[in-house]
Amino acid sequence: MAARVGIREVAALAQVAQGTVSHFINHPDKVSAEKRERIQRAIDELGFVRNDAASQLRRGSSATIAYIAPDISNPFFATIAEGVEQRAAADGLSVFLANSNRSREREDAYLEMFQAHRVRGLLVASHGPIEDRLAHIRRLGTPSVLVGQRALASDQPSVSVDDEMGGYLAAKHLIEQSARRIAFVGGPLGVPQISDRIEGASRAVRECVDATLEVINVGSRTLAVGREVAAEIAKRSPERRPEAVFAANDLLALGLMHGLVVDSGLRVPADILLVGYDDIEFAEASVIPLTSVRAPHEEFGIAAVELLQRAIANDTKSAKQIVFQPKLMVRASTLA
Amino acid sequence: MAARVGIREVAALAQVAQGTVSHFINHPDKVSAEKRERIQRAIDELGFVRNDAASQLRRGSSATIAYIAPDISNPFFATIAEGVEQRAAADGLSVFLANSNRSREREDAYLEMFQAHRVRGLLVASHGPIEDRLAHIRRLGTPSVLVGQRALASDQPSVSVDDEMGGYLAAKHLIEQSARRIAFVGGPLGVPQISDRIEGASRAVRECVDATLEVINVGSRTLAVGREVAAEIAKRSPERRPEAVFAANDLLALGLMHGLVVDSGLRVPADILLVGYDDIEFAEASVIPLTSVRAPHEEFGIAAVELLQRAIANDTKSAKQIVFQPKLMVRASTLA
DNA sequence: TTCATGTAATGAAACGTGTCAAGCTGTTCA
DNA sequence: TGAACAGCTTGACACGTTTCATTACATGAA
Repeated sequence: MAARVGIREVAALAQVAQGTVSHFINHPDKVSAEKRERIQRAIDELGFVRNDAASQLRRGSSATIAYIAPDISNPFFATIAEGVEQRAAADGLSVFLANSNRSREREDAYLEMFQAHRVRGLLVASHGPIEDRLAHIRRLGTPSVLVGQRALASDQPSVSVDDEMGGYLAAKHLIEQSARRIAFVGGPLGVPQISDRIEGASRAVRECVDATLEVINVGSRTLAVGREVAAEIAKRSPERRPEAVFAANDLLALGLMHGLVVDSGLRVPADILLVGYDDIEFAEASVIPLTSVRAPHEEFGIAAVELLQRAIANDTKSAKQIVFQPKLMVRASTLA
Repeated sequence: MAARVGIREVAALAQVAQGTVSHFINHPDKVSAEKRERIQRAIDELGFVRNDAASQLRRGSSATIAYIAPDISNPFFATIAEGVEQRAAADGLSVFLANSNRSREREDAYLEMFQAHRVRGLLVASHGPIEDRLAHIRRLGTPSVLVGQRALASDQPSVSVDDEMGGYLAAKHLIEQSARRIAFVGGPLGVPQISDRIEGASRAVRECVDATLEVINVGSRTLAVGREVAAEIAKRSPERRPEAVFAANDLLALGLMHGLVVDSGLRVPADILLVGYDDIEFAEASVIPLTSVRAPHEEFGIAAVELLQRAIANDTKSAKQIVFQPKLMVRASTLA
């Protein structure tokens, strides 16, 4: 391992002052061609890599933002991350991805860590209430954008989808396909994204006299859980079995589909209609293409970064809450 | 926004020396209970958050590692990431996730950035040749573990799957299911992971006199590409159409399945057998469960972190290359 | 020639923390 | 009683970079 080499060593070898080397790194055009060459050669020879810690310490800020996702193995968050990265790169910002794995502890640890890193701003996708912590962090100087749920506080920027409308569209569609006994599968109920979807679905159900909505509460929204719920549903007698299932996200929905069709021999859509949420790529790619409520993906990430930029520039005022309108992608899983 | 507050301000408010505050943060047991309380109160009151840049600058290293993935929206890499995070957290390390998006430029940028960050070590999953760059970086003091492809250099640690064996198992199985015209869909051919799989498949095919292997080369391994290739295959006359397709990963395979079954009305497995690779969760969860070559997921990430720890500790010597043996998960897509 | 102007290069100061040798206080042992 | 010692505490310094006021030098105008 080479002895640690800094700007000083480079300067010595190139026979210039350290200030000049710094200039070379940050404003190459301010340095004469001759010294540029000498310095470059010295850097190559010594294998110099600038020390970010020192650099940041001096400048005070860090040209990076962070994106904290609750579950990186859900493709929905992964595609948002791609939008974020792409948009941030255009502004010369680097992105730290973090996966809180639905653990509040991990989430807190990351928030703290990124604050300590003096990150320019935070993008936080979270279940559960987090606005208070974000407000606190903002007061200490780090702005943030809440991703995926609409902020309640007027000075907290957020990018979200109109989940009430999403829920309404899904249930409305099921009713139009003549389903009456409808089940919503999702949870925990405390998560705003979930309760909004239920709210919207309820509204659609109320508009139809003989439609009913059963809520099947689950602890997490994964393929495996969907499969378990499917087994439970399949066990019921046909007259107690829902005619249609609206799942809180596509992972649940695809798990349900697998459970119903493969494990229990029911037919989708012939026996049960099925709607998902998020419209991840796997929804359309399923052998029985899944009807799903489409939230924008990349644009979501892009909008979040742009909002964060505004928050960084404006410091405090004029927070904006963007709410995307969802769109129902109708596919085979609900076309009886 | 609060004026910037450092250890000094905290010390002043708590009426102690800055050195004591530093001790409080790093070795709380070395500080008397009374001052601990005073300092804690001052920290809360001022909203002090330690400046990581200064801290790192002083200590010289950074309690973080980085994991660079080629494509975070492929669930395979996402689940590896989870294993990595989990294992690293157990050692008190934080993980920076980065998504190179299959772009060599982005990959280079991240490598440079993490070096500048004085990260403890790098986990790099990459297509294409990268060992030279890693060797260079290692010489400058940052160890790394190559993830997903076996290192050629004996001093480069790596964690990989025996892809030749994986390819062999897949093709062998197809032949045992009486397929003879077999197609491999994947690419680019320059990627070692891909060529190894082809190599293994070829070996299996050579063991059977009348079996043939056609290689359908594609630029990237996504759902969309799989669907396109399916359309092309479906257009062929039945006697020119492969009886079985071995896809280089599950994304391709699921795209193929969708294209064959949904777009073109062929039946899997009745008309065409289909095998994937990686065994992501969606493979089993498919309505037609996908036979797939299973590489370990979380354990993969865990092993990578452990190897990296050794590399960090031992500095240079005794690099180890771990090669996992793949396992064929036989499911409906190949059971005619 | 002198003066004004502009461009390159310089070197010292400062960023906020961790470390370390030294200091202080009170206790124990000979 | 004095010395040795332990446990906290202190304050100065170093980490490697950026910044900025200055200097050095060249060019063109008066």
